[in-house]
Amino acid sequence: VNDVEEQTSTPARSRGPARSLSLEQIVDVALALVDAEGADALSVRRVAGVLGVRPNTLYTYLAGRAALEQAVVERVLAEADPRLLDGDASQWRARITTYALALRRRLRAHPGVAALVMRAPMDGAAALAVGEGMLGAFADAGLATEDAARATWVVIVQVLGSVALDVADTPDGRPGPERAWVASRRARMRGLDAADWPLTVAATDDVARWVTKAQFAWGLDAVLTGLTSGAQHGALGDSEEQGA
Amino acid sequence: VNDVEEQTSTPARSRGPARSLSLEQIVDVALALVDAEGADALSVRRVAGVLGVRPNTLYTYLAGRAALEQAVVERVLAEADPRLLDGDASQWRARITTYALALRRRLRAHPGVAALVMRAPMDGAAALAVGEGMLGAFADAGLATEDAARATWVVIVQVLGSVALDVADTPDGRPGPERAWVASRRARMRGLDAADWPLTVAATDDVARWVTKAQFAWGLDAVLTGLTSGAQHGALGDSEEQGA
DNA sequence: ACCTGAACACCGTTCAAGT
DNA sequence: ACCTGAACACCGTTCAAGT
Repeated sequence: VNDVEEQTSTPARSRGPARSLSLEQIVDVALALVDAEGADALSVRRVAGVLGVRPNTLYTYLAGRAALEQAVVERVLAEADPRLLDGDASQWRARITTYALALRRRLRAHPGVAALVMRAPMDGAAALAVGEGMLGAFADAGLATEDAARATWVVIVQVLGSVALDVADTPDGRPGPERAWVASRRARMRGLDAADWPLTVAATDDVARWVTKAQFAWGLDAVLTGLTSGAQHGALGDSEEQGA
Repeated sequence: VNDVEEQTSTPARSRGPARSLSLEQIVDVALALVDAEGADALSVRRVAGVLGVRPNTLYTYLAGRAALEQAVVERVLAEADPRLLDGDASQWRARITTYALALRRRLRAHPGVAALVMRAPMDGAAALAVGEGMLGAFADAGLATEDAARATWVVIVQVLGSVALDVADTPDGRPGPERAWVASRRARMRGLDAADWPLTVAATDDVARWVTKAQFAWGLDAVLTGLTSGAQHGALGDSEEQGA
C-alpha cells in the first residue's frame, strides 16, 4: 500500500532493448514488496509492475514464482553474516549463539520472508555458508564429522522453525513489540477452561512467552547442551522408512 | 488430477435449501485435494467445485482461505493421538519420542499439510492437546512449570520445523522412499567445490541424511537430553526487544 | 538475448438478492 | 440461515512474435 512505487511508465535503464533488468534488481523489488505488504503480496505480476515491465519478462531471469521466493529467502539469509560462526575454538558456543540471534533478528526484520523460509530447500549459497560455519563450530566443540553434521541440522531446524512459528502466530504476520505480543497471547488464552487444559492454564504466562527472545535463547542453549553432552540415549535406530 | 472428483451437478444432500454442507465435509474435501495435488492446489474455488457449490457458499462456514488452511492443519494434527503423551512418569522420554515419531509420520502422510503447518498459529484444539500432553510429560521428567513450558515449545518447534524443512527439500513436495531421497540429495551436492565448502563436502554423506528418520530421532534425543540436563548456561537474558 | 502481445485457465472476496 | 449471481480485482504461465 506504500513504499513500493508502481512504475507503469518507462524501464529503469536507457532505451536499448538489452539488459534493462537484472536478477538482483528483481529480488530488490520482491523483498521490498514482501516487507511492505507481507508474503501474500509477492507475485510475479506485482514485481513486474513495479519494474515497469510485462509479467512474462521476469521468466528470462527466473524459472517462476517459486524461484523468486527462493531468491528472496537467500537474500535475507545472507543478511546475517555467517562469519559470526568463525572464531576461537573455545568460543564455539558463543559463536553459534551470536549467529543464531543475528539470523533471528534479520528474519524478524523481514517477517514475510520468515514465512517463506520453510517453503524452499536450504541449498542456496547462503544456506551452504550457514551449514559450513556451523559444521566448523561443532568441530571445534569436539564433535566428530557425523555428529557435527547432525547437530548442525538440529540447530538450523530450531532457529528457522522457531522464527517461522513465531511469525505465524501474529495475526498480520508482523511481530510488534514483545511486551504487547505476549499480552495479546495471554488474552487469547483467557477463555481456556482449566477443566479441559489444566496444565496449559496453569502455565498460561509461560506459554504466552513462547514467542520471546528469552525463550529463543533458552531453547537454543538447551539444544546446544544436549548436542554436546555426549550422552545420547538414542534407542530408535536407523530403520528404513517408506514415503507417504 | 485424480482421486478428487469435480462434482459440478447436484449437492450431496436432498433438495432443501438448509444444511447441504458442513464444516467437516469441507475440510474432508480440502484435505483430499491437498493430498492429491499438493498445498498449492488448495483453493476455495476448487473445494467448492468438488462440493458442487458456488465459491462464496463456503464463506458461510469459514472466514476465508486462511481459516480453511488452519482447519486442514488441525485435522492432521489430530491424527496423531495426543494420548501417546500420557503414561508412566518414569517413561516420560519414551512418551515424547513415541508421540513425536507418530506426528512426523502423520504429517509425512500428508506432505502438503506439512507446508501449511508453519503458516497458522498453533492455537486450535489439536494444538492445545499437544501442548497439554507435553507439559505433563515434562512435569513427570521433573521440570518446574516454567521450564516444562519452555521445553514444550522447543520440542514442538523441533518436530514441526524438521518435518516442514524436510518436505520443503523435495522438489514436488512429495517425500519418496528414504534411500532414494538421500541419494538424490547426495547427487545434488556432487557439484560442490571443496575449496569453497571444505567441511560441507567432507560431510556430504551425513548432510544428505538430514531428511532421514534416524536424523529426526537423533536430534529429538539430543534435544530432550539438553532440556532435562539441568545445566543451562543461558548467558543471554530477558532483555526486551522491539518489533521489526 | 531480451522483451512484448495476447491469451488461457485460474484465484479470493464482496455484495445484493433470493428462499 | 444458507446459498446464488454477478462482479471486481487479481493470479502464474505459455507461446508466438518482434528487435
